[in-house]
Amino acid sequence: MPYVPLNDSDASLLVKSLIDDGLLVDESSAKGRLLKASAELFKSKGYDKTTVRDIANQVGIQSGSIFHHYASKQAILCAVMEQAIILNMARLRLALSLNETLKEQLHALILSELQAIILDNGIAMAVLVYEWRSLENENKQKILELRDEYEQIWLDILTQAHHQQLINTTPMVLRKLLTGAISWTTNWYKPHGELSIDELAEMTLALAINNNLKN
Amino acid sequence: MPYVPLNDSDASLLVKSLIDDGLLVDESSAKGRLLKASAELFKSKGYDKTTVRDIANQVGIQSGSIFHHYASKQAILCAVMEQAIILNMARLRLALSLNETLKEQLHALILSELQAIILDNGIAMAVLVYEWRSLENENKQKILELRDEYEQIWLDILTQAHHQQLINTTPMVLRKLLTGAISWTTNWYKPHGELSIDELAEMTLALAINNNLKN
DNA sequence: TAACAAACCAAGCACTTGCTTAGTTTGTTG
DNA sequence: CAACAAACTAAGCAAGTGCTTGGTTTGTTA
Repeated sequence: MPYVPLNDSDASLLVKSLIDDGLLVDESSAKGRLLKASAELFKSKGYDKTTVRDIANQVGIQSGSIFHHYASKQAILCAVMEQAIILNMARLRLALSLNETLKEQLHALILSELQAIILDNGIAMAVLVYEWRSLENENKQKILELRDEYEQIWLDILTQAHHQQLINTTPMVLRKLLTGAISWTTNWYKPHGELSIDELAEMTLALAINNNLKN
Repeated sequence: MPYVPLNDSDASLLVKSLIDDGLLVDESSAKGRLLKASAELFKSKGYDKTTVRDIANQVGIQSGSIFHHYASKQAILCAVMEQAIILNMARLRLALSLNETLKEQLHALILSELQAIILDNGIAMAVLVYEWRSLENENKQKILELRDEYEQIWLDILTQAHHQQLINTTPMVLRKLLTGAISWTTNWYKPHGELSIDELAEMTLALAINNNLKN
């Protein structure tokens, strides 16, 4: 059974249902445009170097107007991260549901997370990973709960894979190593180069699985 | 032939010779204390959130006194990164020279880099990795030359390993994935927990090498 | 079209930032 | 001990920061 990817129409429907449920902010709304501009700036310049004037400029409003939508710059960061997890957690679960064997499910996790951090819709994911320390304590707690839920999806699959001897490494350690490897791609991978995201996902999968055995 | 580690006395001698050659700043000098304090703050708070007053406080001097030693806060960041590369490049080369087979040499690279980013002497290494975008263009160019030299050490070994089919992945891609996996450890690994750095290095090595073959 | 709320503007306040400057202390060397 | 340089202090400036405030515009609904 070959790996079943997540297609665009599935993904688009998923986003719509999340918006309808009030879990995700519509990108075309005022808040949505603000969040998108903020995420882009946070990723390219970093949270600290991004000023509320930068954000306002990008959106095309005055800096003071931002605080009509969010109480503080910190609240924007928090919202960006929350949106990133909610969207990508749903994507992960959908991708998992399309595949049956553990190897394919692991493949799905790796590819989904690569896409999340590399592609356009995933700028926010890079912010989540690399601006963690800019989160103030109270917000950190809140996002941590979502993040734990996200990590549990990974750990479930990896634990099963470990029992089946599909992987040799302790699930927790392998997850940490993969987190680093995957999130770092945001610093070097260029989407329109020689290496496709699919190929990169396969290479990463090959590292993770125990190729002593025939799987 | 088992893997030969780098012992403390070798490492200590290496540092002394680098200081004598004027390549490394002595930690006990005024400049050295300033660099160490800066590196620690840059790592824990980030470059942007670290003020010159923070640094001065840590060292025990007035904020203005800093500029007797370095022309700007940016120059301190640059010096921290330069020192990190110079020290760890020398450590890498020494560790390589102690081992003969490719597998052991790859082991040496992975362990050295893990130590560099986890242990005390390597706080600066974490700064190098995670504060890259805080470097201004001119400095970035300067550090990039050293960094390329450092990366070449890795690529040489990985290319040979690829020819010997010790590894299956393209050397460049494998290096990027390992960079991410190794540098990310700074965010989760606790030196005095259950997992030793040596074990972590072996697990990472196991992922990298092609275990279809007997090596 | 009246009433209202969401979205936004224009101006600026209080504070922090990196860095400067003029002068003092400390340590070293002929 | 005289001479000098390295290391440091004390005070503060100019620019930039997040955020506030009082008011205006825009869009929607009864």
